[in-house]
Amino acid sequence: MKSKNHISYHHGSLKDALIQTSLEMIESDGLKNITLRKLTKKLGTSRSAVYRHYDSKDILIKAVIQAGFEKLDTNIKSTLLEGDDVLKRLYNMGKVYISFAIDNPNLYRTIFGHELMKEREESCDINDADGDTGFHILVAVIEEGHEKNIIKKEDPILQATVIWSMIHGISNLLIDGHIHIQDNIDALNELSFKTLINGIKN
Amino acid sequence: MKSKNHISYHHGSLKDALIQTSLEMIESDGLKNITLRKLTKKLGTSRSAVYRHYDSKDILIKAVIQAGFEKLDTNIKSTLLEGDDVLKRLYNMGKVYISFAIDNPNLYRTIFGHELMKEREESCDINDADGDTGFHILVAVIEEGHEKNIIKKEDPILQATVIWSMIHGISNLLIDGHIHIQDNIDALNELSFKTLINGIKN
DNA sequence: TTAAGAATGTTGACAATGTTAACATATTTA
DNA sequence: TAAATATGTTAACATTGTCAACATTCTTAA
Repeated sequence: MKSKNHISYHHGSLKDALIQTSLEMIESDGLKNITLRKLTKKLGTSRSAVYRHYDSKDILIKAVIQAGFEKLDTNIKSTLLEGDDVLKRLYNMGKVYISFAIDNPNLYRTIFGHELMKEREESCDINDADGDTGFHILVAVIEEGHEKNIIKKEDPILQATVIWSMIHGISNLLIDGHIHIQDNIDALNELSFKTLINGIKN
Repeated sequence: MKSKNHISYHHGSLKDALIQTSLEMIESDGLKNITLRKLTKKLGTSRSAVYRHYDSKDILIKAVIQAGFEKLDTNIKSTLLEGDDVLKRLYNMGKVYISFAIDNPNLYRTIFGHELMKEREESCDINDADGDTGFHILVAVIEEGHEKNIIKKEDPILQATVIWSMIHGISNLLIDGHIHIQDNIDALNELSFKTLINGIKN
């Protein structure tokens, strides 16, 4: 027998739509408030349809987190590649990174804080020699600073890790409310950058 | 009628035991795997007994997180107060802090990453002028460095925030597996400290 | 001391949730 | 076009947090 509405029996792009809608729901309500029923209701399908594309809710969430990482990574990369001045590019990257966290606190908290991501082996991994993640480009920018004699010649991966740690730490503390003097974000940006630069520049 | 076992009808210190056992369960299995039934089974009480002490599971978890913070804070404080050399104390604090995160990754992730803690107003808060949290003592140590002309005279709270951010960032990246060259932890400690110190010392 | 009341613990029930099995419909392929 | 595959639906289930009604122990005031 024909369905009452066979046109929409198949969603068409449910796999992607689940990711996108999950991203939106995480940002507006937090990960804890995502249920398969709420999620699929927004997409006009039934709860179980999810299982045609992801083996479990956890695996869906992993994919959502991966998409969140790529969103952040895209921002970082374009900033790191924009302009000539090495130090300026590092400074801008830090600002963009922290802004991303401030603008998407729930998403940021989820992609970095989720228990499922404990043994994440993918991008941003120091062990991978090649690749074009934001972290790899950060390392490349530092190496450019080495060649131009702007940055102290030490292990660029360690230097990148130090920079990333500072920026990541600030982002976390800000969105978790441990620092909540919004007025002083600029001052914090300046001092942290100055500290990093004093530490690494020639 | 008498209970079959009236000696243990009342647990005696269930309120505290719930916190302690939750801390252990978080560290061994992660927050996601704590259920009231599993938790209370370990303590020999029924699920609902929890509600005599905490209004909801969320509120219990908040108390557990608070206890986790205090555990970390205790470590930090004692390290910051040990010895004379200001820079050495800062260095040791960083090492102890990062070690805590490495030794208690699930706990660390939970206390800092939980959605419930978004608008945390308690300790470690920059806005509180007085108090004796680890953060306050960190500020005091920096001020000591100012007086002794060891550390650049800038806003000590901002300086403390920069230091904390770096250490917190390293801790997070380490336990989340974004940095997993265990061999290089020492090198990372050294470089991050050198960077911080070059940035702030006179 | 003892009776009342407070504190603490138990049991049974409920709605919400993730998951699966059995079935239905659409799309692709041979 | 028929078979195979992909995608979606419905019904049912176990688990979970929560609450109401009841039981036991502890505390306190007379």
